[in-house]
Amino acid sequence: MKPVRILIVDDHYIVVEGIRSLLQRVSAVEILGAASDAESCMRFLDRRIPDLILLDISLPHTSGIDLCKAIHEKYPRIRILGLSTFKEQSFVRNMLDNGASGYVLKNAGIDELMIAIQTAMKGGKYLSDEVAAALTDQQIDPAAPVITRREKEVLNLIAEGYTNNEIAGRLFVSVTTVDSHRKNLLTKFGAGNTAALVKLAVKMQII
Amino acid sequence: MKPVRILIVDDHYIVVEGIRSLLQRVSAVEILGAASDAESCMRFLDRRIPDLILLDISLPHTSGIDLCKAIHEKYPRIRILGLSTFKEQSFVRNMLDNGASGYVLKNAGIDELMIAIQTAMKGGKYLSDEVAAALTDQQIDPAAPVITRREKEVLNLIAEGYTNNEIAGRLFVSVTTVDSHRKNLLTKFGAGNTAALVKLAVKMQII
DNA sequence: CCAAAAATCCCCTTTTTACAGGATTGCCCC
DNA sequence: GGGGCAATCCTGTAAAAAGGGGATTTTTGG
Repeated sequence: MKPVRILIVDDHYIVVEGIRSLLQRVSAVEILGAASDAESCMRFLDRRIPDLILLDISLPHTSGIDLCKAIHEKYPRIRILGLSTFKEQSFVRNMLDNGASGYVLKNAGIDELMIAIQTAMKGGKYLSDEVAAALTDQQIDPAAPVITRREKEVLNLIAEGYTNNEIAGRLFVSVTTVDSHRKNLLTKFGAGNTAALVKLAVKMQII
Repeated sequence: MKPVRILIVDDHYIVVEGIRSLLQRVSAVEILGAASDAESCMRFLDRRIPDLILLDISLPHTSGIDLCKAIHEKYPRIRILGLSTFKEQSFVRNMLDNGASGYVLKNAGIDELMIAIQTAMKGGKYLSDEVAAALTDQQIDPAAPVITRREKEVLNLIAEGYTNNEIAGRLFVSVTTVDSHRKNLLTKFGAGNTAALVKLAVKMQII
């Protein structure tokens, strides 16, 4: 069986070295090289096509998510494994939506990494346990309440400093409607007033 | 010359492997081991004392900053080098304030890492160029206004959801005083109302 | 198709903020 | 020793938001 040829894309030298040293011992894979940003990655691909790319989500300039999309469009046959320290749901979602074959956390060991690579090469999708848990768990912050689309819209406008009146104008609804949403938000967040509501919402990433 | 004995504290396996593989080739250092969180780090220190600890700032449970403080208090002779992907000023400041001898980004190469280690062992402080630049830049957000101690106090209480009345009670001042501070805050932040004020303040790290 | 959830609307009262003006004290630095 | 700033206090009006009730209509998911 031919080894899986891999390109590493990560701007953290130490991480690249870590992966390299881990995978070096495994005969089933061959490291073709490493790129530190989107541009050098694309330039690399002009010359050599790996079977799989280990792609960090947080890159300078272009984000890993955008790069993932670009690679997937131009080279649909290359498998892409997301790689990061974050288990944020939104990133995972974005990566998967943009053609990634999985998502591995940087605290993964060699075993997990190999399973992820093999799963991806077979056409499957691999997610680290914690990542999968975060995905099904829905909420990142367990304290974060479930709010509706409309409520989120209103919440954003409130945080922007608009009054109920102005929000009503923007959303083409009555002031009382906006007021209802606002009251629901206060209840859902357990906030006593707008200030506390906004603070919680910002802290919980929602805004 | 005796090699510098090093403990690595990082919850990302890949990063640990990366550092290990980088430093393995250098005879001037000896890796004693690695810990993945604050607890196992402290347990390690109960038995063996390294000369220097490479400490990730983002750890599970206890943050690297708190751990840094704890180590420095209990073992003041151990040098500590902060390690992270973030160049945020506040973290750097916190690390240095808590006894760290420097701060290295994870995209550092072997050369930089060795210089940092040697500088730290000689009693100096090493900062990555980017980190130093961020530090001298002073303001993270140039738009962040200068607010007084009292204003900050009031701002925090506002964000906690206290009304002017309640704040006045807590600070043992009149309601009108609190109202003045609030008005000044609104002006300084260029916010039209409390909601916008709180959002800006949270986003600008002030809260 | 039907029930639950979401979105919409309404009334009324009280409390809190926003806005527009000041004014006074104390303290630090040049 | 005087200017500047921070912190304190004031009066008054107008505008929002909070609190506590409902009620109706769309959506949407099973």
